[in-house]
Amino acid sequence: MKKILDQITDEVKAAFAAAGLDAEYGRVSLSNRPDLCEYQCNGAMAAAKQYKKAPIMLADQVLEKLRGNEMFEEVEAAAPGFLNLKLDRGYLADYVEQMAQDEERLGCEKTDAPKRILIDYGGPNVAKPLHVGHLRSAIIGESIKRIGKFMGHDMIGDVHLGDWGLQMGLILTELKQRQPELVYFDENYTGEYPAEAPFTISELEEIYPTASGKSKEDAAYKEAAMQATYELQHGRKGYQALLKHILDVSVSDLKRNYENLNVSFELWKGESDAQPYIPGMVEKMKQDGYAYLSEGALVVDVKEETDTKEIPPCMILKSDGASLYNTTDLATIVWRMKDYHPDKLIYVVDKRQELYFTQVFRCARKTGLVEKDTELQFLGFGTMNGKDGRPFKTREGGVMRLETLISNVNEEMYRKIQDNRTMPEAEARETAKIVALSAVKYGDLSNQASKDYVFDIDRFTSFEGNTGPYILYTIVRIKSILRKYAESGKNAGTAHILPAHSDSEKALMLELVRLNEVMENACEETAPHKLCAYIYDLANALNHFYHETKIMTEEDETVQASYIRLLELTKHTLELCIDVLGFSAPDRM
RNA sequence: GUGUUCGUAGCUCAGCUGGAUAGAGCAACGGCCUUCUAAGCCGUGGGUCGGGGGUUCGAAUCCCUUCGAGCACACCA
Repeated sequence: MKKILDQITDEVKAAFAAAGLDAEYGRVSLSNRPDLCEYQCNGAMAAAKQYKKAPIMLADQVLEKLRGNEMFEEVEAAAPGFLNLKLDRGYLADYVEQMAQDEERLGCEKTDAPKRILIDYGGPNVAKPLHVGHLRSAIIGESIKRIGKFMGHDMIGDVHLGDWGLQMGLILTELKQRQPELVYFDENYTGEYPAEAPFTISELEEIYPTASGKSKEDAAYKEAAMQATYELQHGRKGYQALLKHILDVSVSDLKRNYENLNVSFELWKGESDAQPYIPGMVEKMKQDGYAYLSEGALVVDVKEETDTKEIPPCMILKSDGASLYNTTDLATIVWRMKDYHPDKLIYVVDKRQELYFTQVFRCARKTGLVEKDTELQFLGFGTMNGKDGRPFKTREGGVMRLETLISNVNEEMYRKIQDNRTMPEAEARETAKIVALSAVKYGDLSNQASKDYVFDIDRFTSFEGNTGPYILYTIVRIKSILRKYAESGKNAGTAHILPAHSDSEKALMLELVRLNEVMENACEETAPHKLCAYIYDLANALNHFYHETKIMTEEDETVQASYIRLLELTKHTLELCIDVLGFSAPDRM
């Protein structure tokens, strides 16, 4: 469906043209003075200079052309030159009705320029449990992927595992010390390696920190780890077999954890998948004359004239010839382009990496790793802070595991549910989980991604105010009344949504019709927080309407059926939005 | 030092492609349940939008400057 703002704008533009003015001045926006009007046009003021007339006179001229227009209930010109518009209730109800009939998409058109977008988020390390630092990337990335998908883009999420480098060598070294008899360490072994991993996930999670600690104190140990890393990277069979075990064990655990967050990935590629592409890539960069030696390291210049600051060159190989983060990320771009030819790559990573990604992007572009029109977007997110405004830590000052954080929120939510209602134990637990996830995700997504934010468990789990639980509560309220209506043996079926009977009903409709506009905008600007702001407004409008309108006791069944359909649409709209935000609502709470 | 992001109510945040009286929530205070979930709704108080200058008919929004905070600045990822 054409966005309602566009429909109104078209009408006002036509009026500007009919009044002999440039139609471009007819742009309409949502009113910032809801007490005066619903939509406004400020074009007359902007046009005043060009036509050398007082803005109010121009506004009056346009007003004449809009008079009697069926789209509007009321049109007026206000000093110094605003055009204030109120929408006709019949027109509005028709629009809402059309939305309701489009059960799949609620009036949201898919993009007319679908793209293939590969989105890089998650970024967990294998052999290390997810911690709170991984939360934002997962939540934001998942939501952006879902929004894009809904808008008709071909979205591919890649978890981009940290499965390369010294950390793997450390694990190998520690494992060798503990179980030297394993065939993986026998260089002369030529048979098949066992299918079963010689460790469990919890052993793995303990091995890594132990090894890391030892390497800091014991130089020989560290040397061994570096040697193991080198041998792994240069094809030692037993080590590669172990790497596969580490990956398998770790990935299945990661999948379980991400599932609990309602986060999933199309691709489970890692840094190791990029390694085969490094030699060729480096060679080509040299041949093409982009890469040169500087202070012993192989680098590519990426500075540009417009820079306000010297951008250091992008390092491709360290002076000892080893690859590094940049190398891997660039080589990752190579296979992503080769295997998936995305139109766009989005990186959802900590904003502190911005300069680094600027280098990588420029290098990729300059050396022809991506095509000219391939978009590269850095979507940096801010730090999750504790109530003290400092980066979120456990009480002891350590990094909190993601599982711990989630279960804390689950507990808190369970407690609150028990405080207020009584429901069977199992249902209360399940409901607590659903609501807790909404608390965490909404708490995160309702902030602008790029900003730091304070993770406040008490605030996020509150049912009051701008929180996930409040949104869910609103949905549950609607579900409850729809249930009652169905139990009374009635069925609204395809009854028409009638023009609003009250201001609160009209206000609700006016919120509903914004959906396609907001969704499209959130997609274009990769800004889930705009969807959060929208559903908060919508939930408020619903609760206001709900409070004023007695639906079950409405005697006129046509009117009642109209209300019911409006409620259904509101429910669908809220559910659609929370779905693309990455959470869901229970039936009761 | 250079660059960059930010500074809006006591707290947490919107608003920033310039528009009318700067908005929410929490916290404080006051109303509304024999009636669809009161986990709700309605209302009151609370702000020189860090300071200063400029552009403009019009600035929280754009530009400059200044103060303050965070972050980043090639062989970590």
